[in-house]
Amino acid sequence: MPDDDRKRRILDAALELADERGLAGVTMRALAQKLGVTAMALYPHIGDKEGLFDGLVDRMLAEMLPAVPTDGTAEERLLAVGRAARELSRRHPSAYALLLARPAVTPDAVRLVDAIYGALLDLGVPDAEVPRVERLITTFALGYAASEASGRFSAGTINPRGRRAQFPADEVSAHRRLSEVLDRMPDWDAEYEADLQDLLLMVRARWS
Amino acid sequence: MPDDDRKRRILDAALELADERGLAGVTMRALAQKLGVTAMALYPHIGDKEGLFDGLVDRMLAEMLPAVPTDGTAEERLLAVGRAARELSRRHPSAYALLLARPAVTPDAVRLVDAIYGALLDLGVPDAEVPRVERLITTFALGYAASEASGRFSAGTINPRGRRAQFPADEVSAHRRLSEVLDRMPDWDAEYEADLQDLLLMVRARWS
DNA sequence: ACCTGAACACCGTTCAAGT
DNA sequence: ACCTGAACACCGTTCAAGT
Repeated sequence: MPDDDRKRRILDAALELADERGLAGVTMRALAQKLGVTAMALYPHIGDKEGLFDGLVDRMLAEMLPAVPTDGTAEERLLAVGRAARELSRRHPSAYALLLARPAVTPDAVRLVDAIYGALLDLGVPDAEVPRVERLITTFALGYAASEASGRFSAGTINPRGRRAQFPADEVSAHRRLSEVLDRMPDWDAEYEADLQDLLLMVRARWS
Repeated sequence: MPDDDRKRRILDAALELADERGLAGVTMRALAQKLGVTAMALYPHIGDKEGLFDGLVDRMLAEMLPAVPTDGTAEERLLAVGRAARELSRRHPSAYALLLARPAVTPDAVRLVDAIYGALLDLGVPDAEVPRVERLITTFALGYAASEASGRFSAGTINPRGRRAQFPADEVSAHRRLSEVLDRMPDWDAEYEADLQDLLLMVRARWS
């Protein structure tokens, strides 16, 4: 099918555009220009703009899939998926938000979920609980990477001391107690690894 | 300060507009019309459209804060915050996505985080780990509610059987093994409660 | 001090027309 | 079968002008 090829080239260009100029920079006109065509020529291939964004979700999941190993222990495979999710957000920080905003139904999406199901089954999670735990873990992984990419976590860089100072002494007492910790800049790589380990520990503590 | 009042009325109207017509329906012109004024009259109060969206994040967190208890056990307080996060997404499904997309630096945001810090400290989480665990839990809670609101979880309602059928017999084996479970429609309320319980178990298993 | 009208440079999308 | 040009109904935002 040659039209699938055309669609894939459009999605590649759209992802590149998102990487260069942000998601707001992905306009039909700018995308068309990048491909040397008019905006209206895109519609037969991708549908409307919602269709384009759905396509970007599929495109990103497809890019993630090769990083998912088929051998190794269940824990190693689960860690690999978690790391791949975050690495994807590093390559496509702007488009990444789409992953939390719309369902993915592509064959590659099913393969990705299947790899996680398989690892959870191997870890001893009962059949009835596997889909729930898969959603728990992927929600965390996507949410964490999206939060990093969007800047949700970096509000603290605007001077945590100043933030505490605007409160009377009897408020935000936990912030006061943690002041030394909060003045340190977190190591996000290490934090994400620790989170994945804690989630694995949760699975082990519950079912093995 | 009477200008803060004007700003709050604008944000209330913007949130209402998002609830009624989705986030894409929140245009400066539509918002102005709802307030009986021209679009240009909004700018002195809210800055540009990014400022409006930042304001919506603050507005939503402020709405959530009263649901956070100051007494009860640490576990009860943590569960209450988790439930409040999801209830907020039920009231404002469209605007909710903003919570994962931008930092919150408002006093109410700090108060909210402080309640979680306090509960985690009471649960025995060491000082150095509290901010990390807070980010882990809130990332999950916001991500879960956002996923529900956006439809990310409901791809399976489009007939899971058909989704499995498009693969050859040797692929997606975990999906095949779980076919009975996957054909059942999840109870999202129960699932979210179970997730919160598992995260609490993780904290307990690790530090008490 | 606060709001308005007109204007600018964009959007997504439609549709008839071209090849 | 695939693409284009022109057009429509919108956007966010600026800025001089009004009161």
